[in-house]
Amino acid sequence: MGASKLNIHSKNSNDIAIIAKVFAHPARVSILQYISKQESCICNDIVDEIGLAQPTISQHLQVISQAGLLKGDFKGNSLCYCINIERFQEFQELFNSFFIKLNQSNC
Amino acid sequence: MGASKLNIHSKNSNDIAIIAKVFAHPARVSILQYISKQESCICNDIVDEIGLAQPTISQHLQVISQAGLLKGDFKGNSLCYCINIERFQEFQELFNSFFIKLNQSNC
DNA sequence: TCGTTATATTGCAATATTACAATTTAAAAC
DNA sequence: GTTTTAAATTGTAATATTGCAATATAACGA
Repeated sequence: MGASKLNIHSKNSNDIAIIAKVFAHPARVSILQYISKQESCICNDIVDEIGLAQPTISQHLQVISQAGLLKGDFKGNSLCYCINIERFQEFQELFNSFFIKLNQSNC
Repeated sequence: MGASKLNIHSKNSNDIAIIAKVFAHPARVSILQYISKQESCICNDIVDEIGLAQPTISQHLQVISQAGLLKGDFKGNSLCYCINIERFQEFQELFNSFFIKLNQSNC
């Protein structure tokens, strides 16, 4: 009973699910799109842009960050968040191979 | 206060999040991978394959189905679930355009 | 040093998701 | 018609997620 019976699934399925979870909230999608548009940006800009409270944005940024998708200078009172392109491309490849497999379906 | 402040986000962000949610649970990833391997399959096979109870699988199938990703003959006591390739390719395209945009990030 | 500014952390409430037992539905087989 | 079989629905418990107010931290500038 209850949630999260994740250990019964394959590593591949878990990997894909973990990636998908990052994109599974519109705030995080918007945050990623916004960061990718800027050369550098500070969290306060994001708060204005997205329309959620600062702690909420910070929480979403943590989820994105823990997935390894952010890099930059995390010190100072004006942080530069950037997308970790290498990690992001890993995501993209894993997802694409998943997509390719599913496209072979014939019914 | 509380959850789901989804209306403040752009349609594009919401669309991507809705798609990602389908893939955001390893059971659903496994179910999709399993279905794509078969020409036709019945839910009971899926239950054996994934290792979750029948109502849980049924619930996950509903999530996948509501996203428009399933088609097939839903009548009879031996259902044929197949992946709706057209819808799936829509998903893929939306996701890829999202990926492409993010890849333009320079830091 | 003291205030200012930017972000993180904590605590908590509201809501959503995941899971399954029990039950129901519905078609096929007899 | 009755039994069997496959899947959906219902009800409920456990857990996860989302959101924010309040507070803490930490760097910078005066």
